[in-house]
This record gives sequence, structure tokens and C-alpha cells, in this order.
Amino acid sequence: MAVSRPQFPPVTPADRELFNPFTKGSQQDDDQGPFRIGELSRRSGVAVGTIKFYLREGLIPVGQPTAKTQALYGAAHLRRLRVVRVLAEVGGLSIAQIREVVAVLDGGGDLPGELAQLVSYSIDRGRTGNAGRSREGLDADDWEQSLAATNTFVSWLGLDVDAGAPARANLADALHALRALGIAHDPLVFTEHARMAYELAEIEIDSLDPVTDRSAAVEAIAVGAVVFGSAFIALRSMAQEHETRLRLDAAASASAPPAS
Amino acid sequence: MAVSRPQFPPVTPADRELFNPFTKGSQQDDDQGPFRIGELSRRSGVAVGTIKFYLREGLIPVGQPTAKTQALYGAAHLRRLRVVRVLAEVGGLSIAQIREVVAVLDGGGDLPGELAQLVSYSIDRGRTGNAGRSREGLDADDWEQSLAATNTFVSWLGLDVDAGAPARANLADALHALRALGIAHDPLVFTEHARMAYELAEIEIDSLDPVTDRSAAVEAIAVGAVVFGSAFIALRSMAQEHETRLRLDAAASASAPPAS
DNA sequence: GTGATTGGAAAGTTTGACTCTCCAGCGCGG
DNA sequence: CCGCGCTGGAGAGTCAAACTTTCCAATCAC
Repeated sequence: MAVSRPQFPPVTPADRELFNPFTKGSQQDDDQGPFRIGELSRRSGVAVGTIKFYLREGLIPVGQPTAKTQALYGAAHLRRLRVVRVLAEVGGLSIAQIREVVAVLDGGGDLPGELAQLVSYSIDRGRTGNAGRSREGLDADDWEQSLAATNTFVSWLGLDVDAGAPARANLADALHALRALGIAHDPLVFTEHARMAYELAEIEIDSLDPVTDRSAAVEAIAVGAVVFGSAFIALRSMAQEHETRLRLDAAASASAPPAS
Repeated sequence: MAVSRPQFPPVTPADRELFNPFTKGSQQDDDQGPFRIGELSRRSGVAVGTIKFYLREGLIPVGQPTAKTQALYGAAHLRRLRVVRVLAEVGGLSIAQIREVVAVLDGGGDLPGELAQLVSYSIDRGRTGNAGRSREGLDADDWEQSLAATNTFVSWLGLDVDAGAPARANLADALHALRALGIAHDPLVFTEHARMAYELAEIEIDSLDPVTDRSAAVEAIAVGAVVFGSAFIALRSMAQEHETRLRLDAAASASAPPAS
């Protein structure tokens, strides 16, 4: 029952074979013809009332109207609905955040600025609870110091990040928490995390490089940030459990003689 | 204005020097003597009403009663209050989740099982929105397949994770989302993320190894999971912004001749 | 001894994300 | 050509979470 360190070898074709049985039957968008809201609801699994609500909130484009009380929807609406659901359920984004994302999806702004900050501004802001609000407490000075240290850290890393990016405040929140609890006092404790984060960002961007269409690129970035972020947290949790167990095993076998 | 890849060199004493100016004035818990709820509120910056609410919810131990309407609190209460606030504000944990964490903090269960799963069960569950609920849709079979693929993946990685760990379901949710959108079909896309996650778990556990006291260890693990998790997300967001800008620069200079 | 504080509990508030209810207009099987 | 069941649209209602307010009697602090 010994727990050992995973090795993470490169993936071989034989490994891929292992997962073939699971890839059957996923997705079949045969009939893409126009349909009404009831059919849209049936295909997406989202209640009609909720779809209406999303329409009102501007998360989904309105259908092609055919009469005063009739409209038709197509494959694009179905996909958008699925994207919205993923952002909400997997990413836990609020309606307001999703609205910002779809605004970038629909609007034809130029990529450089918009796309680069999409994740930071619309998706990560508010993901970690409500950090970043109500900083009017007595420790406002303390917090400003945390932010200043964080900004110095970001510059020291050589990261080119917008001065107003919420990620700076979020990182400052994390530092401020560590300081309040006396766990750490300067942002250098995040150095290794920064290295990992950068490596991960490279990998993720590599994986969706071949995308050409503008809207598809934005969608891939938004969905990717949310889904891979969620997946990473789950994997980190599992790794923690595995590693903790590993070390407890080691501690146990060190304090007690071999059992058999 | 060229954006370049950060290098992440090892931290030198000169680097540490750089952050010294910021570490002044943080934390000063001089007088730890017993005090009443008003003083506790003043020191923590939490409203009296909210402290009462936390007491009712069992997030904070009750004070030492001195009369029918009087009780005294000490340094332990102040620290607990700060921990609760960090879990809530930085980690975005719900009251119910925090209650589970403090139950482990207070309860004297044996470490092996409890501590190993603390993060997975109490903290990560529900962090990514409400993924994991209401799986009674028509795609229930599809989801079961995603979970099966995920479990195969976890075994393939060699991770020793509890069979009922919510992290499995969370990872399955992520895979299911990718499949629903046709972005990926098997869990091997998460391989690099798993490697990173494991490396990060090792680093984090290393950083809080010297803790000996049981309650302090649990606290460090819970706070660490929340704070470093939040920090990592922020850093990932910045790395994405930096890297996206880097590639757009490269694309621009490739399509156009050097500007100067 | 008198005004501010406290412990405790019940009731009220706010926000977010739906969900329900209506009401005319539409569509079509009988 | 007619009733019954979808529609689109909008307002009101619901529900849970996390506080916040309000009350009361007991205390404390000066």
C-alpha cells in the first residue's frame, strides 16, 4: 500500500488508446436547422424560463423573429447557451461577468488590448470570493503597502501587466492575508508560484494557437481560462492529498520499524 | 517597448533587500490580555454584529463567561477571527465550508485521513461555482462517462486519491464541459496541468513543513490552500496577459517590417 | 446612578439567480 | 375555423446566503 511519487512520463499512443473507449458518443449536433425556444431548451437542458432570462440579460443573442410572438434559433444560439452554462457552472462566473465576456465575443474590438485582459478583468475578478472590496478599514495603510510590494514584485518578475489589472489587487489581497496572519511578509514567497503560472500560461496558449477566427479565439480563451483553471484546482487538490499521504507514510515508517 | 519572457532566476539576498522597505509595521499584537467583544471588533475590523453571527454559527469559540451578559476573549479568538475572515474574503468560502474547516481545527481527529482530505473536501468543493450539482439532466450518461474517464486518468497518473473525493467530480465537470463544446475528448489534455499541480503541491507542503503543533498545521494547510490558490490564479492571469502580449508583438513584427 | 456596552435571539435587509405568472399573438390537428 | 398548447415579453415572486437591525435585560464604567 506504499504511496509513491507519480512520474508524469510523456503521453504515448498506447496511453491515448486507453481513453478511446470513453470518447464515444460525445456530442452529436446532427440537425442544426432553425428551431424555436422549446427545442433550444430541450437540446441544451436549460429551462425555457432560464433561456428567456438570459435573453433579457443579454447573454444570448435574440432569435430571428418570424412574427410578433415567434422567433427562430440556430446552432449559434445553442453553442452560445452552452458556453454561458459552462462559464456559470464550471467557472462560477456571475451573470455580470458573463455579460462582459459575451460583450467581447460579440463586439469587434481590436484584439491586442481586449483579448489580453479578458481573462484578468472579466473572469478572474471576483473569482476568489469578494476580495477587493471595502478596503476602508483601519488597515488601509497596511493594504496599500501590500499593493506596493506586489507591484514591485510584478516588476521584479519582469511581467508586463496593465497597471490597473485586478490581478494585482488579488495578489495584494493574498499577500495582505499572509501578513495579517504572520505567515509571510514579502511577496517573494510567491516566486515559485509565478514560475509555475508562467509555464502553465505558455502551455495553455500553445494548445489553442491554431485558432484563426476572432470570435472562436476569444471563446477559446475565455472557456479555456475557466475550464483549465477549474481542472487545475482539482488536480492541485488531488496532488496535495497524494503528497500529504506520501509524507505521512514516510513519517510513520521512520518512527516505527518496518511492520513486516 | 518589447515584451520578453521572464527568466525567474533564484532569489538572491539582494532581491530580498528590495522588499525590506515593505515589511515594516506589519502586525503588532502587543497586548494579548483578555478583552471584551468591542475590543475584539476594533482589533479585527469586524463589526460586533458579525462577530455575534459567527459565534452563533460556531465559527469562533465562545468567550470565557464572567457574568450572565459578559464574556472575555483573548489572542486565540482574535487569530481565529482573522483566519475566518481570510477564508471568507480571500478564499470565498461559504459559512458552511468554514464551519467544516474549524471543526477539523478544533476536533482532535487523527491527522492521516482528516488532514489529507481537508483541502479537497471542505475547501475545493464548491469553490468553482456550483459545479457538481443537479446532474439529473438528459446527459447524465455522458457525465458518467466523463467521470469514468477522469477516474481512469487519475489512476493512470498514479495519484492516490480517495474514491469519493469531490476533486474527481470537479475534474469530471471540467472534462464534460470540454466535451460538450467539442474542445477536447479525453482527459489527457490535463496531463501538463497535473504535472504542474503536483510540483506546486510539493513546493507548498515543503514551505510549511517545520510546523509541529497539530492545530497550527491544520490552520497552515487550510490557509495555505486558500491564499496560495488565490495568488496562483492571479499570477496565472498576469502570465496570460504577458504571454498574449508577447505573441501579439511577435505576430505584428513578423507581418510588418521592423518599424525603426 | 446613569449612559454606554454586552450576550442572546429573532426579525429584517440586500443581492444574485433564477422561477412563476400573465397576457396577447401564433400554429395547427380535427 | 376553433380550441389548446406553445411563444415572446415583462413584472413579480422565490430562495438561499451573509449579514445587519432591533430588542431586552444584565453589566460596566465613571
